[in-house]
Amino acid sequence: MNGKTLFRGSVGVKDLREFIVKWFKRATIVLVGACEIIYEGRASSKAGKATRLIIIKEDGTVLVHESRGREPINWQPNSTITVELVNDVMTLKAVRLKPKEVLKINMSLTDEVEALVVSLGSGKFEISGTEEELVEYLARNPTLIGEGVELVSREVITPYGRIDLIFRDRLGSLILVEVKRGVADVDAAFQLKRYVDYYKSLGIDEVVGVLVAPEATPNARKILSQYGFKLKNINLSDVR
Amino acid sequence: MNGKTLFRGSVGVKDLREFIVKWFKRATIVLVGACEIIYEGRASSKAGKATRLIIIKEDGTVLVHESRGREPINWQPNSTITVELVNDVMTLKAVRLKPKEVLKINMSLTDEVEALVVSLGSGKFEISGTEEELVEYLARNPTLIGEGVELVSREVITPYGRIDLIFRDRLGSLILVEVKRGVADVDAAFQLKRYVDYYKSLGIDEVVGVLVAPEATPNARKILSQYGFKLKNINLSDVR
DNA sequence: GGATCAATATCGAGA
DNA sequence: TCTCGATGTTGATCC
Repeated sequence: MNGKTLFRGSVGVKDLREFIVKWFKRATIVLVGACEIIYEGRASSKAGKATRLIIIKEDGTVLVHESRGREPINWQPNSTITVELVNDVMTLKAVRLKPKEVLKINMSLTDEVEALVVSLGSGKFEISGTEEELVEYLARNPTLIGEGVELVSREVITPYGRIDLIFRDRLGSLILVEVKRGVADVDAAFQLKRYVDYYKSLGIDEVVGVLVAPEATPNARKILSQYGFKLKNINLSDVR
Repeated sequence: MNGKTLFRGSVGVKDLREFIVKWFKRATIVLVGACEIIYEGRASSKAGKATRLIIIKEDGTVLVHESRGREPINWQPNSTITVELVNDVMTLKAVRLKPKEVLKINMSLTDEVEALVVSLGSGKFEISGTEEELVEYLARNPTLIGEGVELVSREVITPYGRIDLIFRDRLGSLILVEVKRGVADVDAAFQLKRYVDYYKSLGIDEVVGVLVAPEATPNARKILSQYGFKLKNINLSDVR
């Protein structure tokens, strides 16, 4: 934890090139000003002139926010940044090579921007309630899947995808388990089907499919019962 | 397009409650200061004390950023915000009801924060190069799928998922098309399989599966050939 | 309001 | 590097 304000104030766009060069990679630059934005890459977009919030992080991440929503209207993660002047317009160019993408932010030389340069810290961050946790819990408590059930393996990679958990029941049948931390949808049900199909294609017929999730959508339940798979309603709050 | 700076400066945390109440929903509030963050909802997280960038948008969106990465470490879209004082700690509480989630940002009363209050504008925004565009293009140019092919329908909803496009070839067979604007993976290949299976389950056997994408992963290609599906390499740049 | 799916998704883990 | 799947995914659309 540290953090310090390195600059706070208004900057003329004509001085912005030098300003950005000075602070880029040394701190997080926050700008507020009128700009026009052009993006070309996997897709392309054009944002007409308006006042927006621009964040340039130390790792080259650029975010452009408007007044609403969690998502930036434009962005560029982990980019190389250059600033150039062409015909009375300052252009901040953020380039990424993989995928090849270019984000251009244009500002008029006659305008001003509000600028804030700060050194941001980084604290300890702990998260709980992920799918991984639920998988871990099931691995340690196989009886949640069924009586006399034993863990065989975890995160098994196949050409059909990665199987979260594999157990074996008392009769020797394999139990393939797909885990979802939220509502399971048709996609989750078919993911399970894929894995069961794969094992059957290997000539292993004694295979059972189980979907573990707090709940499932109607279509997902339909598909599960259609293929003879079981839904185990297990919630993350049961774990915690 | 408008935009104006309404406040710029340092604010003592003891005055921050009044400050936030004053500006919230009237403008976008940008804060930089030491904070500890607690989140409880679908999952839960705790971020230790560090200097972070906090954005409070007019619609109640709260974003907390550190010095790296496109993603905020914590957030709350579209929330109700309250500010309270407990034991020399100011807590900004952002609550969302669906799903039920609470984000708490704690700050010490003895600290100061850098604050910037701005009115952000909103400009015209146009984007091109989406999957929808590619679907549209194929619908208008069925010969890209094959000679003598005719469009039957678009975005067909089934219990197995939504089929992007359905064509009919000269022999009367249905052609089910799944479209991906980027690299198609195993999931895309199996999505197609689902749709074909569904039509066969309806007793319609003359069904062909086609995946349209600029490229596909090796496993995806393997699955496609295994089920006798075709990959049509079509790129969005061909469209534009 | 629920279900389904795209996204410039981003991000991280594993081979 | 590529592939694959999770995400507190968010956001939009369609029923």
